[in-house]
Amino acid sequence: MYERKTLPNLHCGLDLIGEVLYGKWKIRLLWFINEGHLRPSELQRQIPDASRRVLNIQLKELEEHELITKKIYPVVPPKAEYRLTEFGQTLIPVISALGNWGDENEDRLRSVILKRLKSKS
Amino acid sequence: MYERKTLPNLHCGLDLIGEVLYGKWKIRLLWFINEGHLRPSELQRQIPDASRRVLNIQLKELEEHELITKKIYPVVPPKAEYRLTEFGQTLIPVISALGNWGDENEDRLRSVILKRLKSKS
DNA sequence: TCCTATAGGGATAAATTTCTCCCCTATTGT
DNA sequence: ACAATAGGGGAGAAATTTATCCCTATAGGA
Repeated sequence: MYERKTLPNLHCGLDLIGEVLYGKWKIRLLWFINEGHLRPSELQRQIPDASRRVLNIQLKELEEHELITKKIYPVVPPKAEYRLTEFGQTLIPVISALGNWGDENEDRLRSVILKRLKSKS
Repeated sequence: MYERKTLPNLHCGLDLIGEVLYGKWKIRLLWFINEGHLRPSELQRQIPDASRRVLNIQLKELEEHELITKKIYPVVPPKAEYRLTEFGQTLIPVISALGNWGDENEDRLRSVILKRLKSKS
């Protein structure tokens, strides 16, 4: 596994939340788990652009940060379920705030993002 | 300059806001500009852990995404000021929500983050 | 005269994150 | 026998982001 060479900043609230939410798919994982998509395969279907591997890794990190719990059922074929912890649930309103702002400004955002991309290519 | 090889996802609001806020220092830049630290040198002092270079690059991206504007004064020594656009101002409540959650859970966050770091080293 | 502050950019290295490919387990269905 | 499904993990490549180093220019102060 990759080992960090520099320590993260943990000064203020923004540093701290950044440390647990920074990861390409983490916010979406929390969101979909909250929506009731609990099993890894469901989450992968909800987020088809992510590789299976990275979702596992990011789920593990969310678990280590105590935002979700994982329950493994000893059955065959295997079954696992993730759920938000109480702590993780307190993040949902914050994630909603992010998503709502994005939704409310959808057209404008898409426009500026694409404009920038084109100017670089 | 680096040229993207894969396109970003722009499906939902979370994708879109992620695209404009994803960057190690962007949220803090918006925050400090909103607090009145308008000049590049002030921003660098507020965020001493960031390299000068990266702040410039991320400021440029924020500008291209129309969240901030830049005004250059043709004086010597040089002077420049950034300000939030109206669009950028609408992000402040969202950033506050992030920061507040981080502040409210400061102890717990620091604890789980450090615990995880130690277990990896 | 030399150092500092101010703003910025190019080239390149280093760090970090994400992806791809392959492998393992055991059961059910074809 | 073989594929599909479900969950997971290692190795290494590729992509992306961030950091470092060096250079431009001018004014003012020690």
